[in-house]
Amino acid sequence: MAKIITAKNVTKKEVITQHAAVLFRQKGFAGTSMRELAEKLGIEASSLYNHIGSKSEILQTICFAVANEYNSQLEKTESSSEKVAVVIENIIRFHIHMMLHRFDEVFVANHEWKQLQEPFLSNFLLQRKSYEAKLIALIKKGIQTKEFVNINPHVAVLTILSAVRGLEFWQRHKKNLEQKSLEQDIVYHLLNGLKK
Amino acid sequence: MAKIITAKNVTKKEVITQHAAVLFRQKGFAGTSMRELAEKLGIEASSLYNHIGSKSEILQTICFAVANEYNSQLEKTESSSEKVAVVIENIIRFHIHMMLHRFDEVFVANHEWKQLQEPFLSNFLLQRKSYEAKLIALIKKGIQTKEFVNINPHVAVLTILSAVRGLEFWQRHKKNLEQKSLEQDIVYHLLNGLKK
DNA sequence: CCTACCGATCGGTAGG
DNA sequence: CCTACCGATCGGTAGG
Repeated sequence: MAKIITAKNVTKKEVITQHAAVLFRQKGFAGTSMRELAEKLGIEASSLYNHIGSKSEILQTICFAVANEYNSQLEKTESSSEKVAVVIENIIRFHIHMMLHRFDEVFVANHEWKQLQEPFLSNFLLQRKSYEAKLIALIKKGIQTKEFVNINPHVAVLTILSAVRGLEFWQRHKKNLEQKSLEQDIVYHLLNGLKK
Repeated sequence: MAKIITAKNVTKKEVITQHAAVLFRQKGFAGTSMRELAEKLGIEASSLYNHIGSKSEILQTICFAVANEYNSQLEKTESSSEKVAVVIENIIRFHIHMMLHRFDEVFVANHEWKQLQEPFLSNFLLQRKSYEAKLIALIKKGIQTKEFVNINPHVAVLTILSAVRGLEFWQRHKKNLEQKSLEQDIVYHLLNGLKK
């Protein structure tokens, strides 16, 4: 028998997770109660447990959904034959895109992963480390091909990732800058600091 | 009568605040219990209240101590007659210094200020906004004096502040880089992206 | 600084 | 999906 397709193909569990992401961003994982989340959805707290296993499971869902998205995007660019500077630029643009369009989930994954329980905590950190190692390898390649100045690759990756994460501030300030020009300025500032 | 000077001139309240900063960084404000904090200090939870008024008060103390330090440093540089690029460089170096040497408090002020209660929340945000406005004005000045490229000053400040905050990652990774070379690489990457 | 304790709230379950 | 409820833990107070 075929699965029933709900409206817009969104399960109740996904709706819960989305609302949870907003609350976890605003008040933190520990600072958000299941009763608060239930109220947002117009149901009783106990009813949540028909769709999710635990509060902790919601956090896991959010964190690993985000991690998977970054990982699969990076895998795509790895098979590219473009110049390193172009690959790095694409990665920076992808990060900016995620920050702007998946703000709540990305924010939660960035800040609340610490509240994950084992073995999820270790798994998450492992994925993050491997992601950063791949970026560092890319920068190294760019230095070898003489595209980039001889900067410490670790520090370059740190600087780029952090600067892009700074869009969190931006969301908070709700400035009316055109997204495209914002993106261009950040990419310029970061790449210009790398290039010879 | 002269005030009694305790050993190292550190009050019990300051000791409590320091330990709280470490816990709040590791587990968040909401995720840390007063019983946990008391255990770290080897006393009962109720004994804490002889030195502090409330859990919330500890967070206020941490956040505003950090804010004051950044503000007074910025005021000092404002009276400087140096070139804008030098002033910006000094500010970047001060931020790096704070991140490395006052890590717990800075981290808590950066992440847990959201948990402040009114009117402290509004006051904190106001101070932050005014700090950023001063930095933006500085970048504008640098563009006028032709020291910097014609980048959007808001975006430049965002990129710089975020990149420096990224030292949070660095602390986590506990790399063995020399502090000075780390500092130099970040300053270079960020300033080179601004300069003509 | 401790013992003893408070009301409130937490995540979660039983049963329908 | 709800009502009713559980044990655990929370921030904090009284009194010494």
